[in-house]
Amino acid sequence: MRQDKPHLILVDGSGYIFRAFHALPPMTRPDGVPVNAVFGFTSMLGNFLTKHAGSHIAVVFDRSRVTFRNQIYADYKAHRPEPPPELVPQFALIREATAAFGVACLELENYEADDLIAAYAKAFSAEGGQVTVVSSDKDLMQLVGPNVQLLDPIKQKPIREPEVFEKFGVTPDKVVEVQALAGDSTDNVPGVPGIGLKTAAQLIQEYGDLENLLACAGQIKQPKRRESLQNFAEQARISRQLVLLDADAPLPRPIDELLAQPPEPGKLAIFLRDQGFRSLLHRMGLEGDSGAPATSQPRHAPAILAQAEPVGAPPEDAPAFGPYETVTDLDTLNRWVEEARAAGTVALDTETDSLDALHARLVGISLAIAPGRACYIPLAHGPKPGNGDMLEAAPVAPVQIPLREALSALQPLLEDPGTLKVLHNAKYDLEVLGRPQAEGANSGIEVSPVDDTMLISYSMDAGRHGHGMDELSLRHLGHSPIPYDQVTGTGRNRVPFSQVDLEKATAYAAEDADVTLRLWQMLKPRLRSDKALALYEQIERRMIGVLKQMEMEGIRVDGVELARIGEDFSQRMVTLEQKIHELAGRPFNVGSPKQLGEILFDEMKLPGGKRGKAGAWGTDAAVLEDLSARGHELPKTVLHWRQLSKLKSTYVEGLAAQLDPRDGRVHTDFSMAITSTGRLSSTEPNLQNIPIRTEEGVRIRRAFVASPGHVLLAADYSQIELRLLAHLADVPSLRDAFAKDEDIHSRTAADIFKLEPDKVDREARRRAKTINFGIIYGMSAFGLAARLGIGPGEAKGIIDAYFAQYPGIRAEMERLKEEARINGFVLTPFGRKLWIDGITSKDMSRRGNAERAAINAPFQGGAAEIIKRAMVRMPKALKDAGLDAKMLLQVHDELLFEVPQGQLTATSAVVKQVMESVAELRVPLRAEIGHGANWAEAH
DNA sequence: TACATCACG
DNA sequence: GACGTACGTGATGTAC
Repeated sequence: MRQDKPHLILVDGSGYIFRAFHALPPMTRPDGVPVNAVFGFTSMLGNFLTKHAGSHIAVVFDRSRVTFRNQIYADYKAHRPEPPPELVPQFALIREATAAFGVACLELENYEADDLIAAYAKAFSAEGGQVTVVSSDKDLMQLVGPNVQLLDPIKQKPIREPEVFEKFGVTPDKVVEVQALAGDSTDNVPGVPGIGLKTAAQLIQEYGDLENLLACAGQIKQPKRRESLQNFAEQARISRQLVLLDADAPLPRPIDELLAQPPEPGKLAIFLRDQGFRSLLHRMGLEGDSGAPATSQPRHAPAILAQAEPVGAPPEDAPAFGPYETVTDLDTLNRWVEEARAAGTVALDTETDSLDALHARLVGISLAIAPGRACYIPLAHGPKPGNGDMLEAAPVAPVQIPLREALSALQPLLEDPGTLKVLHNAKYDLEVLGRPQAEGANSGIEVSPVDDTMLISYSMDAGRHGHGMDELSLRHLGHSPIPYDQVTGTGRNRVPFSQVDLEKATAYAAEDADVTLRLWQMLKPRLRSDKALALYEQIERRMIGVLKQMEMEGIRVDGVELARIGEDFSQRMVTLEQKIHELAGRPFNVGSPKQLGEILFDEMKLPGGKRGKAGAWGTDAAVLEDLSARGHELPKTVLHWRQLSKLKSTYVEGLAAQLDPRDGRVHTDFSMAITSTGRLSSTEPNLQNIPIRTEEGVRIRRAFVASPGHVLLAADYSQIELRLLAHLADVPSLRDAFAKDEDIHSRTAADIFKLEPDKVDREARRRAKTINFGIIYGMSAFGLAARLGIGPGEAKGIIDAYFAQYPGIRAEMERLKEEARINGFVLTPFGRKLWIDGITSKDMSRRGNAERAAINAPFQGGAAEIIKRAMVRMPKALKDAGLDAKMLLQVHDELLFEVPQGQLTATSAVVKQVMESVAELRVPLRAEIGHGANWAEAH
């Protein structure tokens, strides 16, 4: 959006009023007039005006409840309640407030605000202007276009075509067609029964619009859907009329009258004072201003409009995101390669046919050399599928450089030590490009050196927001890249990227490289000023290669054994299910917590039932164990059934489905930038939550086996988070216990229960262990009582004794909460910033959650850092020792290796040495090593 | 798709 | 005096 074009801002007044009224507690003026909505509205509008400016501006209001839509459909918005009586007298004041800001009010009898917005947007853009509608109302999304955007007033986020597509699954011009089908319960728009947003989008994508769909309704395969469309055709047409905004509504005021007025601080000050809004007077810097017309240059007046910048627009001089070049001949490719080399930095992105890097086939590569200067090199685009028409010519693949020639031309660049390759989530692309050519389309290229914008962002902003490219682009560049779904379609209509036509593919793929480059230019320099450069360079960036190797290695799983376990579990579940039905007195779905709750608490009238927020009975393990302990057979049997059910579906079946037939191994995908604490996470499959705590679970773990001639070696950090507690809070007794390698929970028990070391029994140790862990989770007396099954008074006594014994810990907990409150983040012992969301929230519950997260983050995050340090050092340490062990998995405080049998002793020593020496704390680090033929034995 | 549940550290 | 009550993940099944 350009500054030089006229720009109209239309504020949806109803949305502001509604939010203001409900967000604020009742407030009254001295004379008793309620003003909470006036206050909120004034505050929000003032705030908005300091941030945004247009050449024209207006606030649009609804005039009356009854509009022309009620003639079409009497029930339209019929179930909307009357506005609350306290709100009614505030409407007039809100219009006064708008006028006091020098902003025009628009409203018109018989029309909704949305129609006026549509009409002004149409008129204004027809004259070549840009329009921003301040509202997140989905009914306005139909207006979005090249010259019209919405702005979400809460998230301050522009809503453009990609966001509309995300919401409705179609482009803005088709939104009314989708709404006509899906209806809208909040506005009483009936739509077609049985058709929701998803189905509607699918149908419109296929048939184009409502009329065409209704004409073709007979061809719909699903019988229910077909009948529904046929029976409710008229209702759909009415719905369409209801949601279609009337862009031809009369304009109550000519556009010229919406010209943004220079502010009149005096007028605004008078209004604020009349309402008694002293805090707003103060905030807007109008205090002390007697209300006299502002002839002297008032220092605050320009603050309202002057410092404004266009909404969500990129900097004036930023090049556009496209058009980009499609590279289909070798000469052109070579020119790009040369240019990239000369630039010294090139952003790179691969397009494939799968999210799974180990199976994905390379489809194309995009490069970006400077902002706005990017290209797409299609490599394996196939023909678009024909429509089956025999008369049509056989579809042909588009012209592109033969894969091997293109890769040969690219390889020297990608491996050139003098050219930095910038990627977003580099691990994925490196795995795709690094796979050997023998496997088909891929290339055996070792891309280096590499920067990763996802990890740069994560190194500075973990916990603050996500780190996906689209989110970062919007946040840092003010630009929404084309959504992947818009390129390939969704659901049944999705096509592989290799079948996307080159024009679309280029617009999408080259844009991603362009965005990556711009993000790099923006974020990389921040690393130094944010003191995150060392973390990024020495830990996160080096983790890319380490995890890549681990993922590609995978771990062997005995599929036959898995099948045997599944068979056994199935049989036992059948027996248990019969018993459960007998005990219940009738058959029901044991897997349904809802049905189980009704059996236990409604029918059998067992005590201790609690309803959750949805009103359903809680039946989780804690509840069932409690009932079981009271001697009830049914909950006990259900617990057993649930355990088998979980193990069977998640681990036996889930894991078997992930077994790679090519090598008999499972390959996880470690996510490097998901957690708020610096930990990794693991998906598809998650190998960080393989069972171990029960005998049944151990059987699953036994199916993780070493290759022939190898053993599995597991190395666990011992009590790493409690060691960090002893270190951070500098607790003499705990430090002493760790220094002497004593049992830490027994030491705690002796300290807080004042026992001689040899008098600590199992119960005392158990309690001490619970509280030790509870402390690093920020637990309360209530929580401890629940965990220990004791009264809150007793629990409080234990906590008091704990803090009396370890005063440094209480101080550390308070310090962490304060650190989070002041900075918005806490630091791990190694300096990683972990942002804590909600720490200043007024909502007590939310703030409580944030405070506990702040307490826990340095411990969890510190531990994550320590094991990452060990992981980046490990490959070289093993290699230097001449060892062939492969690191396979990381499970937060454990590393799992596959070791040639003859190298077990030497490998154990190296692993232990590396793990214990990566950090110098006030307590020693300790790693415990085990080995065996399978993962269970290795522990 | 939201929720409940439960697997792990 | 009420509020809510242990941190961080991911996968699955049910029910809307």
